[in-house]
Amino acid sequence: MRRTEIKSLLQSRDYGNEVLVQGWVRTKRGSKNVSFIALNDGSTINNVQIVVDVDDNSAAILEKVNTGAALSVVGELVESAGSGQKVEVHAKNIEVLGIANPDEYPLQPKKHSLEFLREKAHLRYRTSTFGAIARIRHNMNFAIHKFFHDRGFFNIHSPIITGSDAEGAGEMFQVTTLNLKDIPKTYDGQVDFRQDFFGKAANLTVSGQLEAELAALALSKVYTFGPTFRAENSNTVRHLAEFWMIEPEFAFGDITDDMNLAEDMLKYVIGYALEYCMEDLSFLSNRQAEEEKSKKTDERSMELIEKLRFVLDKPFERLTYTEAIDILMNSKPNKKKKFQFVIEGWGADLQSEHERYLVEKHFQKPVILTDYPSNIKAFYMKQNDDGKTVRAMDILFPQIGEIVGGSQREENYEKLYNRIKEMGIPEELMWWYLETRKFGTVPHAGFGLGFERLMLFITGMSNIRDVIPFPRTPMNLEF
RNA sequence: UCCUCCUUAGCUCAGUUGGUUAGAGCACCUGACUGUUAAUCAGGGUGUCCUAGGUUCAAGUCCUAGAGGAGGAGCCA
Repeated sequence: MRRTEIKSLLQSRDYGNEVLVQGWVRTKRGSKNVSFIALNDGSTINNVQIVVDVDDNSAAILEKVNTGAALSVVGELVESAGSGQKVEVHAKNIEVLGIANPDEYPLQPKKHSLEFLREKAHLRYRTSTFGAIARIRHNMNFAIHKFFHDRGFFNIHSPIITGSDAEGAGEMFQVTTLNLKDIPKTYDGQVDFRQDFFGKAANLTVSGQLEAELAALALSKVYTFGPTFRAENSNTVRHLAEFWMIEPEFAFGDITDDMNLAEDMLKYVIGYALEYCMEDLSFLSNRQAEEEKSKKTDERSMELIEKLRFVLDKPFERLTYTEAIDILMNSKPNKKKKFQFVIEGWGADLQSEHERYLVEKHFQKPVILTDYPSNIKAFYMKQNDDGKTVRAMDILFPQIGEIVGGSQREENYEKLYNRIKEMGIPEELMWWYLETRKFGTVPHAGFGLGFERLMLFITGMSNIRDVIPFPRTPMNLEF
């Protein structure tokens, strides 16, 4: 007999049919004559109710039916006599596939703290919250591929191991097969990487952008969506040492096309979540509302689904860095010196508190900032004619801050070469990148979107460690 | 890396100016209940108060150090 997934079982109205359901027990409750088991198989957030008539035979089995146990149930699909559900399964035979000793099984039919569940990462998939997040994560993953595919972008697998340490996006993890107890040295005492696996120093990638640019300068429209590694000692709710990044890159376009693409993409995936993940979103919305009951009224955030619709409906606010500085200079918190870092003038790097003021207080919607001072941005960004700004664009979201960072790229060989020299980047590592500007260079642009930061926004979760199954952060590699 | 806070039962947490026997809800065990919805009702406490020192007649409570966790900042996606 073939297993019916609970998702389709709950939609079925074929009363009287014999069905096979398999899943894990969420709760068991009941009285002398009848027992009710809430069974979940992960296909949906909803459980199916198994009804068991208690007799000598079933009583022995029911003793082994505790929260967390795995069951295989054959029974009749019936219209529910109770009020909480439309259908239920009247059990004829229950087999306990795997017991879960209640004295040892840590998950209970109650609310656990997210901190506790992080320490039980191997079991937290079995909770409603993490099941919902996992299903949404899959759907967002799929929606991103669909968005780009439908628009003619090709997915590029950029390398995970890189020989370049000039990607310029942060500290890198080293990759080596050298014996760390006996590291070969050169005559002048340096590590002799010629004896290493690749014959040179190797690292995990911090960005697939440079390779994506190479592809875009042949295929016109590409994107990468892969793991990314940063060895920064960051201990925050929005940083991971291993995360997933989406990096589209396209030729024959400029910074405005870049902004349009990013805004379209964010709205597309948010719309996709609203269309296909409503049950999971509703659960997370209730969860968030419950969590925020303890907060003061003015500190509570907007209801999750309302927030998603709100972002979908409004155009993002677009302004230049220079305009943003003007707004911040004239803002109340700046004048009253309420900011920890008071803005003194043009050229200041914007801190989290400034970005949040713009997004959450001043505009109250997502903001795209462009044309930053060149000295606070990466070497590859296109230099403006004013000689002091570059065509960068950052998209700032409420609570999360920077969710997208992108730019039009410098396509002029001389300008790019000079910038590399100025910033002290070893040009021998960048020869292949520079050559693309020598041979058939064209205007092009792209951006990076942190997948987990998108997940934070869509799920309303507040800690990035809860939107990736097995988070890698400093001093944390248990699972 | 810097700053702040937290660590008490399996889980979530309370524990007053230091005071005698360590508290609640849930989970678990026993029983009741003719269909429950995190079922309900009655009974049962299952504890290295994070660890190691110290102050004190007396430490869950105060001090020092360490471990673990969380939040904020920086770096950024």
